[in-house]
Amino acid sequence: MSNVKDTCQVEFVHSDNVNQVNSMMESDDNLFELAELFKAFGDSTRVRILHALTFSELCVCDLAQLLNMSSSAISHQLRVLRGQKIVKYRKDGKNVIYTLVDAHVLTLLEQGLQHVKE
Amino acid sequence: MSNVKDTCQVEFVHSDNVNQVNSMMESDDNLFELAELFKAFGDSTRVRILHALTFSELCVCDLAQLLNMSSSAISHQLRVLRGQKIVKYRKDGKNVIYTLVDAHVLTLLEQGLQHVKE
DNA sequence: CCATCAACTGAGCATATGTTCATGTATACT
DNA sequence: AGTATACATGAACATATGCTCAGTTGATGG
Repeated sequence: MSNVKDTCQVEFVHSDNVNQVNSMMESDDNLFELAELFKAFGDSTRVRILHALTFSELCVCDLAQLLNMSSSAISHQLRVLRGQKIVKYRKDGKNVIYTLVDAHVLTLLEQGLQHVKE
Repeated sequence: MSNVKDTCQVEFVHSDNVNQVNSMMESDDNLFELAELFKAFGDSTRVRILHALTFSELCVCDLAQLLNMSSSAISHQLRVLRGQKIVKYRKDGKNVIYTLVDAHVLTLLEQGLQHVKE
């Protein structure tokens, strides 16, 4: 038989903690946006793009060469990164040159890499 | 007609940059793991779990109450977070109590939140 | 003006992901 | 032992995601 509620029966297990934590939590909107931000970092192609931009500004074409992928695929991913304000771009003739938005992004990448290499 | 190669025709657009960056890039393995790490942060439910654990250790039951979700759903997500060594746990009777692994995780969450609130 | 190239975009498709449901496991209590 | 509770897990299903393909836009140069 299935449970009516798949949560704890005995009121709260640690109700004091739960209530206190609940009062300190960020808004759901902020946390949703935070998840969207990390989601943008959470793809092989996109981290490789971002990691490359750590060293130098690059155009779509450069990135396609560097990652050995179609420029269409790169462009699609850059769109995601632009959407989350992780990269910015400037036009240079036919080329569009991308850079990381700010130091936050760099810090996130570095902290993440440090964690991976522990 | 479709292009034979959907990359730039004129050798490299900025071949010096591309070559130099290529030599500085982390291994694909590391970057793949980095993407997996961020992917684990990249879900509403999981960031809410992590954000909650920022304030206090909590058992599965607490988290289910706090996020108003089934303990099964929480458990599945905690599995992902354990897999990436983002949370650790200890048993306390029938309960399993979760905490963030280390300060790296906290830093990542804080940097991310700061970016979201710019 | 026309051709070429870098970049962007929408549709389509195969794969990945998150939740529910049902069941399994471990611990505590009588 | 038997029951109840907390947690974990596998299957199934609906949705999300990343790439390719085809076509479009905008800039450059003959």
